[in-house]
Amino acid sequence: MPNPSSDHQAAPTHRRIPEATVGRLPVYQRILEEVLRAGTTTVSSELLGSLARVNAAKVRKDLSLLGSFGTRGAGYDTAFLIEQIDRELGLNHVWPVVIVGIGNLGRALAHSHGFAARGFRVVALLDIDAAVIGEQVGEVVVRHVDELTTIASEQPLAIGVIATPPSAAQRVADLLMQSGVRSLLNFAPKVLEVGPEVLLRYVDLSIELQIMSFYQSRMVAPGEEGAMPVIRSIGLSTTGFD
Amino acid sequence: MPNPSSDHQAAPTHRRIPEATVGRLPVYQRILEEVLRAGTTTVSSELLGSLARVNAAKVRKDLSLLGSFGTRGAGYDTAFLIEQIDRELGLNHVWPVVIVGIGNLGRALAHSHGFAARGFRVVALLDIDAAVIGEQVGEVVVRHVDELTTIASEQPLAIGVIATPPSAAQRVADLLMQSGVRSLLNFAPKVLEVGPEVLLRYVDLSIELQIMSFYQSRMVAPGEEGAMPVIRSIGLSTTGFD
DNA sequence: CGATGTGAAATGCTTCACAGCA
DNA sequence: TGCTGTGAAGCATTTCACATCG
Repeated sequence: MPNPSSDHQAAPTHRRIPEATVGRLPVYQRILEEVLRAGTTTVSSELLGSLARVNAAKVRKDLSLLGSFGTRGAGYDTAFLIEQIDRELGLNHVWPVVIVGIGNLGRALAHSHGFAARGFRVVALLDIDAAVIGEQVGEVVVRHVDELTTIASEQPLAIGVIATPPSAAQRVADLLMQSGVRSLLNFAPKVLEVGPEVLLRYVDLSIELQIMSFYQSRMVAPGEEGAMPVIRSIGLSTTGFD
Repeated sequence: MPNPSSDHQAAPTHRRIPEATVGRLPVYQRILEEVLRAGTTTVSSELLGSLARVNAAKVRKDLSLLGSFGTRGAGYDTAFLIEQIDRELGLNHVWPVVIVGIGNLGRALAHSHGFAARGFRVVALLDIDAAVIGEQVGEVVVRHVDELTTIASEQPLAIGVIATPPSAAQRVADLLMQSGVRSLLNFAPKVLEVGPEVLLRYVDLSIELQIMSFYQSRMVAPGEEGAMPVIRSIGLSTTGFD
């Protein structure tokens, strides 16, 4: 059983973590939380790897970038490792989030359980539809988009989530940027134009389906060189775009 | 102006397309659709690249993997290029989709407009809540999960979307796999265990936020070696997990 | 003995730079 | 002339293999 408090090297401040690794850290974290909840206090790179569908050596290399947190012969202390990943991902801060567009998707996001647990505080919900404004969703009351400037002046907003119809998405993005929001998560099926100083991440549900259909069409087609019988698993990552 | 019908080399069947490229193709496709709708019938790799936030050379290399579809001196014919990408992604087929879990997220997905346009046909909506069963969402009536076997025997189901609470997710995944579904898109915040023959893709909204907060914390922290002032943009990709 | 941590090799991806064509 | 298509170089990531240590 490893002992978190005695050995374990302190994490060097701000080593350069490869993007590919950053993309996997939240996945490890989620798995570790489940594993811990199940009562397993120590995990090996092998176990973690098989749950994440990742080569064990890759897991070890990823984790070694955060510091030497494992115990040879035993593995990693689950709870301790979660803490280290939290710290690395900046989840010891509180990140105020604003969601714009309170339709089905916006509601699903607002209700999302994991948010609060991970330090994301939904501080504002915005829409333009009078039928929704004033409604309480979770802890927060929906307000009109025009109030964004006021809200932003009262408190900093770290992340803006765009869950509007595509026709409104660019306008909302502009508005958020004007209000000082520097990270946008866009769920609208719309290509946004934002400055290079804005961190933009795009989650499009039909894109996910398209990628799956691509791999599936390769699976069923007994193609050329020995066929490609099996695609094992595709996960999330941050690479691919610079 | 390029002429789609005359020159343009036919696409070789089943070249090996890098995963990273596959991840970008749907993005190009969405951009091209918007560009075409705006009336631009020819695009350069430069334009496409700037909209996708991707190096122009990368765009050219990506597209050249599908075949020689550009016209030197002019660029790519927008409509023709869309067709080629569609074909490559297998979007000339119809992909029957089943959505399990008709809460806010399930509804948002069921209503998703782009689905039908891209050959994804939502053929079944399933839940276990009597209050929802029988309700018509879009074109389809919600049925009980127990009917899955019957539905699957009447028609093939290509892709299963899991939009249930996490506690039900593994059970639903097992059920879908038993019914012959070989591709799962999981929105539940739950680590699924599925066989290696199943294509599994995991979209977790708090993971997206975690990654953004990581980069944001690096942006504001004027760290070591010359600081990292700006993260340009992060997009979707398929790499990072094998 | 069993599992980590890590150089070094192998692989994959991106970018450059420019020949070649419309 | 302008923009594509592509070898080749450069860079990043993954995987291997094993020394190391609890």
